[in-house]
Amino acid sequence: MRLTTKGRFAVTAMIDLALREHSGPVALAAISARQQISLSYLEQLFGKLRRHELVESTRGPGGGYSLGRKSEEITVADIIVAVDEPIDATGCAGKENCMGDDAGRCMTHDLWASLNSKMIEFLDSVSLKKLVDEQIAKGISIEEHPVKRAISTQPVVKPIKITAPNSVFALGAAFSK
Amino acid sequence: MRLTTKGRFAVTAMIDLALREHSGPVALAAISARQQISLSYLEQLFGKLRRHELVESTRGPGGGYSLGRKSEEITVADIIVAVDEPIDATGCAGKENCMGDDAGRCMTHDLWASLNSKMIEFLDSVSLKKLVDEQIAKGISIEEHPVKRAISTQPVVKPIKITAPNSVFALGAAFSK
DNA sequence: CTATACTCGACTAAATTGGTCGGGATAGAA
DNA sequence: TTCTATCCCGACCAATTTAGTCGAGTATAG
Repeated sequence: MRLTTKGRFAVTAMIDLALREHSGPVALAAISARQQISLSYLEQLFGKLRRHELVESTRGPGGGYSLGRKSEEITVADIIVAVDEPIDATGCAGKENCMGDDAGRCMTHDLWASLNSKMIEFLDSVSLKKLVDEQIAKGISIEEHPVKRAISTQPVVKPIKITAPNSVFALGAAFSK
Repeated sequence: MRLTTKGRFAVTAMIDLALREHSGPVALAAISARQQISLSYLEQLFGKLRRHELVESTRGPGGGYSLGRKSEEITVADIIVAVDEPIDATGCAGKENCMGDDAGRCMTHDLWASLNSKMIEFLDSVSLKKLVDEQIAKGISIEEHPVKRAISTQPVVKPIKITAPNSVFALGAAFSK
């Protein structure tokens, strides 16, 4: 389980998709514009998401992507696993740490496996629906085209002042790049 | 918060250290041998761990590293953050997703920040002591020198450069669900 | 003095990240 | 039919990170 910006891009895109798929397929170009993620990169990510059946595609004009199953049945873990292609566990967590022969065998494996499974368990407990609901609760506007030249209509709900810069992010913010 | 093999190496090494520091400083060479992690790489990791005051060093013969504070006061999050040097959060979680100007501002930021803080919260709830106790419960032997049957003669098993598609995070066990 | 062990900086091969580019395949609409 | 929006696919690429190597230096126990 890797937790990188790649997975974050995917989760972000999936939320964007879930937020607007009620009115038909959502084109990658639209997600790209809204979330500022390169279209080509999105294509790669969605190729994987589709192969994992998390999304379905509709080709041609008016086409785009829609969720492969209900948002409450898609977890963050599903998304991250799909794009990160972890695949096999070549022996012992990828690295032949397990001596496999005598005493002290595989300490690393057992150890990390349990830690890892807890992580998965947690990520698996967060559904896409939950994240989407959180966004809606925060007053996210689901405009068709948030294109900047949306001139006339300007009172677009001043977006929730970020409440208290959670100190936790001192660390969290750390992610990045 | 990145969760990669780098962090795993660090956590593994810290557990190894915590398991045997009761009898004085533990040399990196010993950890290297037991955990099969390159000595030079360990040096880099411990340099960071030391700068973050998670460990203390003792030079000279008989020297090595010891924990900077009690194992119950060191969390997995501390370790991972220390070696991953996340550094600044260039604006919005590393990526200028926040348009910062008009509507729809920063959906990604809020969203990922909350997801992220949960991750940190979790990793922060697992102390090094807890992991160590788990290992002890599993009957890990804390031999001084787990030298494989030190039959001095044999010229050390060729490490077999497994070009290991590192990173891997098995996730095999992960699918418990 | 010497062997042990940490410290530090420079360098590197391979992999991953985050793209770009160009050509197809499909399908709705004019 | 043709135009065009869209997904689909593979090749390629620059920058960064990973996981290491190497060599020189410092501190210290014996």
